[in-house]
Amino acid sequence: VAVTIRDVASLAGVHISTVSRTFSAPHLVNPDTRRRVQEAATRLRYQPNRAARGLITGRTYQLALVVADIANPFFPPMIKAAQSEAARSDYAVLVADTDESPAAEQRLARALARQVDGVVLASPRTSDRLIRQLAEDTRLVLINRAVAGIPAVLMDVAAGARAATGHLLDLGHRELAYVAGPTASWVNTQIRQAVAAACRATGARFSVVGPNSPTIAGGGEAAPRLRETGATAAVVFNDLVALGLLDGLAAAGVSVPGQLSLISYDDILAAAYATPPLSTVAMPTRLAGQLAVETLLRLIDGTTSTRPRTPGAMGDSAAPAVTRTTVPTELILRGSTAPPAVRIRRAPANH
Amino acid sequence: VAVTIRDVASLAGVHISTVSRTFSAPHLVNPDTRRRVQEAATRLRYQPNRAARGLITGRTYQLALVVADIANPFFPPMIKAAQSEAARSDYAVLVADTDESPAAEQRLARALARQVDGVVLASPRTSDRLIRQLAEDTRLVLINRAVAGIPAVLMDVAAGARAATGHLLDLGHRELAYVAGPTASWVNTQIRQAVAAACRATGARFSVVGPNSPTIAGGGEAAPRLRETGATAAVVFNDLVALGLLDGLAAAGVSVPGQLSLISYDDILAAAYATPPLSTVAMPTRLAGQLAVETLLRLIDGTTSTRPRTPGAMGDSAAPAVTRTTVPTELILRGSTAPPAVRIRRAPANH
DNA sequence: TTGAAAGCGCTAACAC
DNA sequence: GTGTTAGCGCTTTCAA
Repeated sequence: VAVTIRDVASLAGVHISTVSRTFSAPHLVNPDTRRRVQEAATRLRYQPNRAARGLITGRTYQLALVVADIANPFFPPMIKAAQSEAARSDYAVLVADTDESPAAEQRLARALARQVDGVVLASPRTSDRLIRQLAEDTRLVLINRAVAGIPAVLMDVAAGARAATGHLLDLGHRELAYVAGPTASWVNTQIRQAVAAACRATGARFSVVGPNSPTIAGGGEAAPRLRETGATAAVVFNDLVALGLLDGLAAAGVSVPGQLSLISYDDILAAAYATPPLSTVAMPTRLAGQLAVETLLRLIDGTTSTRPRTPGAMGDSAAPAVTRTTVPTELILRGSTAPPAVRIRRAPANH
Repeated sequence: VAVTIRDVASLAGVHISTVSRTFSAPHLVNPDTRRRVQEAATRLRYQPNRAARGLITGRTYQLALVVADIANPFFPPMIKAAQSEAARSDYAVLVADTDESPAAEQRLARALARQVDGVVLASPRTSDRLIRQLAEDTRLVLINRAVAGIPAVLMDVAAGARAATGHLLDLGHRELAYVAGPTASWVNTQIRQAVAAACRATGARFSVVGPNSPTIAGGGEAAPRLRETGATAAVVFNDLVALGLLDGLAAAGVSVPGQLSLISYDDILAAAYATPPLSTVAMPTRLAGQLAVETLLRLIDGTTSTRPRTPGAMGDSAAPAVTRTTVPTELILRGSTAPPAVRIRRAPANH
């Protein structure tokens, strides 16, 4: 099964280095010879062993993509786009799932860092310090996390939050809440701050419910706590949480958007089919995945092999500009928002 | 950045082979020495280079998982489970997306085959011949495809189809249709045949609409053709198609389940939130992903390294039994099925 | 228990 | 334009 460069060489009647050249620098080999070699290679179904090649070139032609939860509908389009962009440059992508665990994230990223040419860390949950440390081990691009000195693709969630809050305010709401996601999430912080700022600017009341697990179950648990805030409208960390909220609220007899308006994030498929259909801030996950890989690939290309470059050779240039791209989000209005109803304040049931 | 076995060796004051042993066969090295080596390794943050190791052991500790469409909600749970099962054995997973293209599937699988220890082909769209050929290049496990001599994990979609059709028949339907998916899909054939057989056995009328793209758009296009069949109930290739059908039908003023009952496949999240909520055959994608990797890993372990084994050494044993596992599906009844209404047959609009 | 040496499959100077 | 040689980082006989 294992056909090597040597088999091809002997079949084609040339030296192995000629075979090697035929594949890695075809222009350096005589067209006739090249043809002969290629014929032999095809006949033998030869494909260069990438591990062997990588050992010497220092390139594995592999990328790693580390995400919090593959099964969360937020990620698959991103994974797909990343994979597709990588494939265009003949790169394969290793996908790792951290299960929302910071420890797993750190462990996986570290382990992967050594066996790939670069890693994309999507929505990381570890500390800036650990991320910076990781960046010393490998070429690193972040998605939805800003760390000084590290290239990143950021989604403009704050703009989304301003649009969402603005819409709610325009509708006449004066008591808002933010139903939060995981504390370690950059997106979570961005949304919370933007919503809080918008409320502060207009004198609306603002409260936070959470942190919550970024899942339907998390939303279910948040539902009673959201009601307790007395808010008439809420911005929600993501659609999954909003879906859980919808279930919990319906079970408690609270109508959406009649008594409570909701705007969440992500625009997953189910959001459009929920009852009511969820107004949501669509996230450019495809674009982000593509750009992250693009950035990473550029980083890899730009690096002078594995050898240390002679320091100061070109004079001390300024610190290289770190690519930080921000991609736009979009508020999609559906059926989960309406003007506030007359507020009904009930006494807590158990007191 | 690149710390090698040599760095560790010199720091620990031993030969590189001792360092190697410390990592790959610790019991062969003196506890004291081992400790010294480990200390040095930790201090240097040394991790063995897998590519180099693989070059000699013939193991990459990588698996490839080839799917038709990462963004199709059917696959992510499978990918997640596969990745998680692989991680338990310290394997990484390369995920490739074929975009439903048989050509891409073949190309990707072939390319990946050489750089990993084994590949899982999920819902393949290529011919048996090509798949068998691929199996000669690598260790291969199929999901939802039966090819003689190749290990596979199959979901019992036929049983699901019988349950679905039985339910529809019990409700009183006598004119059924199957809204098909891609022709090259094994699942598609299984469902079609099972539904057809059930109809034949009871004398119900049966027709097929399709093939269709396994997407919402595909369902939208199928909607008018489904109406033309005069069926009062349909089994649908997957939830995505059913969702598209729902849109198309609603636009045409056809009520579900009032005028038309629907049962689809997969049980994606959006199915539960659709209006009406879709009755569907849940697919054990997690389990399948896990089992496929388990099977593959066993296959890899069982192979006597890369060297050819001495033939007939143990006497000619019978051809090794090929693992074929079938995992159960489950019919989930929600709101998209009801007894048939009085049938309204309209004359075709354009004649 | 450890060291020495060969070599996995390939690329990259360098010579011819 | 092609062959020679060295060697990437590691494992694995084989001796000591």
